[in-house]
Amino acid sequence: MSPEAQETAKNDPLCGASVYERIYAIICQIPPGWVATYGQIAGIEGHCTPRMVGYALAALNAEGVPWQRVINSAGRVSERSGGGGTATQRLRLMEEGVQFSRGGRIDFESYGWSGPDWEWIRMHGMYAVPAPGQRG
DNA sequence: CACGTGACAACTC
DNA sequence: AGAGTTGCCACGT
Repeated sequence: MSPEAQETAKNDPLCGASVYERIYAIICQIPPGWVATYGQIAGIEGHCTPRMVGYALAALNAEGVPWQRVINSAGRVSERSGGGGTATQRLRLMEEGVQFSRGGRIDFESYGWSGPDWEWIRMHGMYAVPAPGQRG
């Protein structure tokens, strides 16, 4: 590891953090009015599966993490064991200006998050992944 | 579009 | 210390 990388790691609060903590940190990077998928978060983290992202969110009991901005690859909010949270999720997204199309789907071409800044990615040793539904 | 299949950290005894 | 339980998915066919 280069000295520069060591310095970066020393300043990284995520260094040594659990997988869940890193997942939460990525989700905190999603700006209001944008959405990301479970697979996208997993790809950015680099060492976990999309399902792990769902597990992490299920275990989440903290304010300050915009969990409502994480949806499934179909562009829909996932049904959960609790059941009631999905309505809250849709409401909070609508309050952020996210439009739901017919059938309760979100258009990735309009609201799909393209990932964190490159320097944030480099700073935390994560990975850049293409946004879902992005035209290229 | 509706299936079946793949794969895993954190928490609690 | 270690086994068991718990959990908001993506992709290919």
